[in-house]
Amino acid sequence: MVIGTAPSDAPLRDAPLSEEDVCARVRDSVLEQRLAPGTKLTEESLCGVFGVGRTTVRRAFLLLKRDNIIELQKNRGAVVASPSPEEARQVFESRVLVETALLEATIKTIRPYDVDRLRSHLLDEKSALENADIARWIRLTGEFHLRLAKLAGNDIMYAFLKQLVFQTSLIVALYGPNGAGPNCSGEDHKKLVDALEQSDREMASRLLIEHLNMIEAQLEFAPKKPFSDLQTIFAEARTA
Amino acid sequence: MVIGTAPSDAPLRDAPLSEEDVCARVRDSVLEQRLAPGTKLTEESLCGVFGVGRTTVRRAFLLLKRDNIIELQKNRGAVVASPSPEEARQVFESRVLVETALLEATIKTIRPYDVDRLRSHLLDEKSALENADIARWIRLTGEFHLRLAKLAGNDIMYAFLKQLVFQTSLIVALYGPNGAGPNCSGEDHKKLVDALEQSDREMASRLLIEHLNMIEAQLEFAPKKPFSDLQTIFAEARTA
DNA sequence: TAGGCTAAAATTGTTGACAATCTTGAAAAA
DNA sequence: TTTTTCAAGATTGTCAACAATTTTAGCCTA
Repeated sequence: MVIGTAPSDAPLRDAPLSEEDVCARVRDSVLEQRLAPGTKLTEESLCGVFGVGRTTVRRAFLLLKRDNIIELQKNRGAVVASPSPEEARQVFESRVLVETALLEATIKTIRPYDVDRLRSHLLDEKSALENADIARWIRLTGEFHLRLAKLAGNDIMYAFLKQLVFQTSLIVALYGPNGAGPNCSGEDHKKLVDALEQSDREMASRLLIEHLNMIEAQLEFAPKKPFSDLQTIFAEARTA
Repeated sequence: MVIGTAPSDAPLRDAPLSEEDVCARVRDSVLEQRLAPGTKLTEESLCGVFGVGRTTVRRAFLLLKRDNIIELQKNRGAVVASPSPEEARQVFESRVLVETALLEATIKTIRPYDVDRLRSHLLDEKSALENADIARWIRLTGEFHLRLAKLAGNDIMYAFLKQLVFQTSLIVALYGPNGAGPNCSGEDHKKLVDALEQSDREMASRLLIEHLNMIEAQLEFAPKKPFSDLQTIFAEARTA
């Protein structure tokens, strides 16, 4: 199990890491899909990884549960959440509502500088994809939506969307197409920025909705394909 | 300080009350404006009131902080949050976005049964107001918006709006008009239900937005009136 | 009397030990 | 061989004691 970054970047003078820090690390791992839904998180292992006490991990668990990133069962610890199809539906519905609303606010106030920053982000996405750095690409893809949302200048809505983006990451990990995503949102973000630059509200809205609908449409809620299933079974048989 | 209900309704067989329970009690007190912004919440006092250990209270604090209901300062404990004017602006902006979006979803699927339930709620509001039970009336007023939102069938958005409603309660307590609220939303809710019943999307949307804007417009961010200020100062001088 | 200093009290933060529960693994029975 | 049972180990939940910090109260001085 790989959570957080290499221990080599920890040595900045005794920074005991707060529960928020632990939360952030776990969330980032989820966002980059290094932590798969269903993964068991024991208190002790996180204590070791982050160099914090059980108290801190415990508090972090409470916050992560509140954000629907993990599930806590009494006496049985924490596992990374596995959103149900219905939850997935609600997450995407929420994202459409929230992001279109924020987009309308943004399009009225957006400055050329903001557009530049978005374009610069698109370049990052592109390079990550070309370098086959999928984890990074997945993260950047999610962060694009967050950057866009931030421009609306409403911290509360921004924080809420952040939650939704993390949940989306779990959903895609669970139900997303196997071959990762190159087919998914290659040009969509770019077109959206174009529409934004031209203050084309209609177009931007439509693109955003289609983009989200596209991702949702590619989900497969059916029981996993037999191939993947067999592998899973064999893997478990080997270790059990 | 009055939090939660009388101790006489606790005796239901050893139910140790979870952190969620404690959270809910505190939130309800905020919703009914029995807990004013700025009120200090000591761990010990809450332990006593709810009959739980310090651990539970501490966890509840963490969750309440996450919901912006209290503020936690290191080594200085918890106080009921005092949203800034900017936060207030964002809360109302968020509510307009969220509630209008949910309203559009609701108006497509609402059934006569749902309308009846809303009307029944309106009667409760009315009776509370007539009986001058302001605390109850304030709570019911907030719950109306939640009931309406629940009809949209999106639990995630519902939970989010819930947060916003609690924050609104703090904002009104801080910046609201002195004479409480009879002038505020007497007929607004009723008209909104009428529009809903007639599936008049335009009208319902407009009423909702006007309703929220009205509440926001009545806020007074200016430094408190000298009268109230003097009282506060004297009160503090007496206890200090 | 006002201001500042110090010690006592109160409150919060942290840790570790212990209790409760679940999981694992092996032995015994079918 | 398969299933059941039970005990040992591992993990989580709770609590109380202790440490760190803040707040309060009294005292002294100017």
